Formats: sequence, C-alpha cells, structure tokens
Amino acid sequence: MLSLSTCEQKKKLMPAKAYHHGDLRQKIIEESLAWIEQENIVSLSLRGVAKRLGVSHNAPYRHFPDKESLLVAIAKIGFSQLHDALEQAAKSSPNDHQQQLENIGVASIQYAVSHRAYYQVMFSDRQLICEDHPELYRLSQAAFNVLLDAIKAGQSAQVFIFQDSLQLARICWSMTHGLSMLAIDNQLAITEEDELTELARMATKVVSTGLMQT
Amino acid sequence: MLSLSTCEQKKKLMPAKAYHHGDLRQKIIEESLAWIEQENIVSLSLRGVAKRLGVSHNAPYRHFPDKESLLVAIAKIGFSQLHDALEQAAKSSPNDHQQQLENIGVASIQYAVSHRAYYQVMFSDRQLICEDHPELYRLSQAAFNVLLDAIKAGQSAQVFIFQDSLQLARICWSMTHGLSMLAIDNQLAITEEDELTELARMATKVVSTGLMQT
DNA sequence: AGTTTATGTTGCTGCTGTCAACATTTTAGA
DNA sequence: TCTAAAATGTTGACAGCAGCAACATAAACT
Repeated sequence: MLSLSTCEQKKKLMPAKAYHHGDLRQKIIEESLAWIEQENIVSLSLRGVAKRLGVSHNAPYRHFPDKESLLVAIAKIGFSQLHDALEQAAKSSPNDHQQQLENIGVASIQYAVSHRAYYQVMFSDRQLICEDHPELYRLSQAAFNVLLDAIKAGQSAQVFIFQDSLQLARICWSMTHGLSMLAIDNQLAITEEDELTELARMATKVVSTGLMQT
Repeated sequence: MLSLSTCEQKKKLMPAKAYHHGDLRQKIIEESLAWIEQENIVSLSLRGVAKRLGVSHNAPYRHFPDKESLLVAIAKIGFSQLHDALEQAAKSSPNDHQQQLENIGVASIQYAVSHRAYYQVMFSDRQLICEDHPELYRLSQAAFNVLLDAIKAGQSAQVFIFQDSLQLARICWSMTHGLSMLAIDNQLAITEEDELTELARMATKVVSTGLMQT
C-alpha cells in the first residue's frame, strides 16, 4: 500500500526510483529505523547506514540533502501511520464517546511502542515539528485532529465537559505521549506487552472519566 | 564569596575545588545548561563548552570521564531539585488529597518549563536512567515516590480509587511528563507562561477527577 | 625542599556531517 | 539511434566531535 502512493511519483521530480542500487532511498529509511531499534537514535549516522547498505558514505546525499531531511521523511511516514491508526480506532464505538476516546488513546500508545523507532524520530529532541517543515507539521496536526474531533463530538453529545476542546485534547495527547515515551525509554519497568496494554487501558479510562460530565 | 564556601571542602576527595581555573567543574555544568537553552541538547559538545570557557578542549575530561558523566551529573541535580519542588507542593493542602495531587502535578510541570535545560537532560533520549547509574536512578525514584505517596495517602483516606497505586502514579507521571515535553518542544503553541499554568491546572484536575472514588 | 596529586594543554586517532569534483548509468530529445 | 542531460554513485577533502596518551604546571602534603 505504501508503494501505491509512490506510483503517483512516476515522473521525474521525485528521486525515489532505483537506478544503480535497489531503491536506495527506501533502503536508507528502513536501515535507519533498524539502526534506531538495534542501537539508539543518538548514534544514528548517515555514514553508518551507508556502510551497512554497502554504498559509499555520500550516496545518501543523492536522496536526502542532509540528515535532518531523512529524519523528517521518516517522521512524515510515522505521523501518517499514526493518523491511520487513530482513524481506525475512532471508527470503533461510534456511539460510545467515552469508549471511543479510550480506544484512540490506547491505539496511540500501541502505535508508539510497536513502532518505537518511528515514534522516537517523530518526537526526537531535534525539534522537527516546526515552521521549517510545514508538511510534517500538517501531518502531525492531522493525527492530533482525530483526537480533537472525538472530543468535540463527545461534547456535542453532552458526554464530555464543556471546556475548551483544544485544551482537553492537549491533555489527552499529553498523557498518551508521556506514557509512550516512558514506555519506549524503559522507564516503566514493564516487560510484558500485555501489561503495558493494561496500563494504557487504565490510563485512558482515568483521563476519559475525568472528562465526563458529572 | 564562592571561594569561601570552597574553603570548607578542604580535603582531597572533592574534585570541585578551583586550582587554575575557578571551579571549572561547576562552570562546565552551568555553561552546558546555558548551551542547551540557547542552542539545543543535540548540539551540546564538550569541546564547544570548553571553548566558551576559554580552556583547552580536554580540560573537561579532568572533571568528567566522558560526556555521559556530565549529563548524569546534571540530571542528578535536576532530579534533586524536582524532588524538592514536589515535596514542597506535597506539603500544601495536606488535608485535601485531590488538591494535593493537583499541586504536585502543577509543580512538576512548572519545574520542567522553568528548568527546561535540566529537564531535557533528565529525560534525554540517551537512556541515562538505568542500572548503569544507580544513584541517578535512586534520585529519580525519590521524586517519583513523592507522587506515589500522595496517591497512597489519598487511597487510605478513601478519596482515590483502589487500583494499584503504582500504576495510578505512573498515569499521573505520564501526563505531567508528556505535557512538560510538549511544552518544552514548543508543540503546544502556547507562548504565555500563565496560559501554560492554566493548562497544567486543568490537566491535573482532569486526571485527579478521574482518580476520585465515585 | 621534594614528592605526590590535581589540574590543564598539546597532539593524535577515528568517527561524523557535508561540500566539491568526478564517474557512471539511465532517461530524454534530436 | 545517437547524444545531451539528468539522476545516481564514488572519491577526496575539511572541520567539528569524543576520547586517549603524553606532557606541563600548580597546589598540597610530607
């Protein structure tokens, strides 16, 4: 399905095609993600990735003008995937707003821990999401808006409290983001995937309960 | 006056004394924090700090065996300060468990945004908090335990729900941590300090409400 | 005084991001 | 089809970085 989107890039503007190597651009992204999972994001280097792929240390620069561009490209994919995962979750329980909100939260945390490399790039301390990368910013907003819309719908249905929906969405986002980061950084002392899912469920229920009208 | 206090560190165990420079170890820490605030934590380099301080590129290695040790030293101070701030907050409203919990949360967020350089080091993607640094781990646990104790007290007083207190504390910690990180990374589009404090208050109220017994 | 210890410097190695110049392969226009 | 252009890959260079070893100096201790 991802290759479908690249079908549109057939012409000549997108440098995503494979000439000498086999779609080197894609391979660089994959190898970078593998590197982050095996080592960590701090030690990720373009030269190291190039060496792993058996190309010269400057080959990646034919596909990404600099290291930041590679990270932005990865983050874009990640936010797109996250958006899809949240949309999927939002489709569940369309009549139970509280349950829907919890499902979105759990889906967000599950995406983070099952795509830790993506998530670390998306929220690395490199400040990628800013005015310098408008498309990335738009993609991150799209994912956030799934949550925001769910809250607005719950407010319209008189289920959630009537405070500023943007602020409430930021609160939900903060909890899932914080839990995701702590889990990825192994600061929750949780080994089992099920145990983490259970914590995610409990956490989203606490927040959603706090949002309910009395 | 600073030299007066160092006079008390007479013996030889403390390497914090000033011989040629003026307490270089402390200056390195301060300059590193200033660097992180002015630039960012990714670009922090021992050589850059040394240059700013007018010493040779290897002088810092007389005080820190490597870069990670410097970051650990900073993180230790940070967690100690955070612990104090949370203790202070916990002393308020000793009879209102919900209010006390909210005060702890707000204090945590306020510490993060008013000490962003410390906070970024404490929770950088360098995995400092692990078995490799037991004292740092202990300090971070001490800060966390302030929150945990507040929740346990609220449970004993039949104010909070009776689920696993450790999990509940992690949920609170996740929200404040996530909100802090997003605020530090400017991903909340909030400029005013007051506006952020208001969001922190709202956020802690949502979570604390979700923890209340029905 | 003389030795030891703490601190600071110089020089080196290997790694990194990035630039410039060049080589090769594919594509496109005549 | 042949050739020019574009896309892609390589080599070599430079500066900045972490960290090591050897050396230099200043303070402390005996």
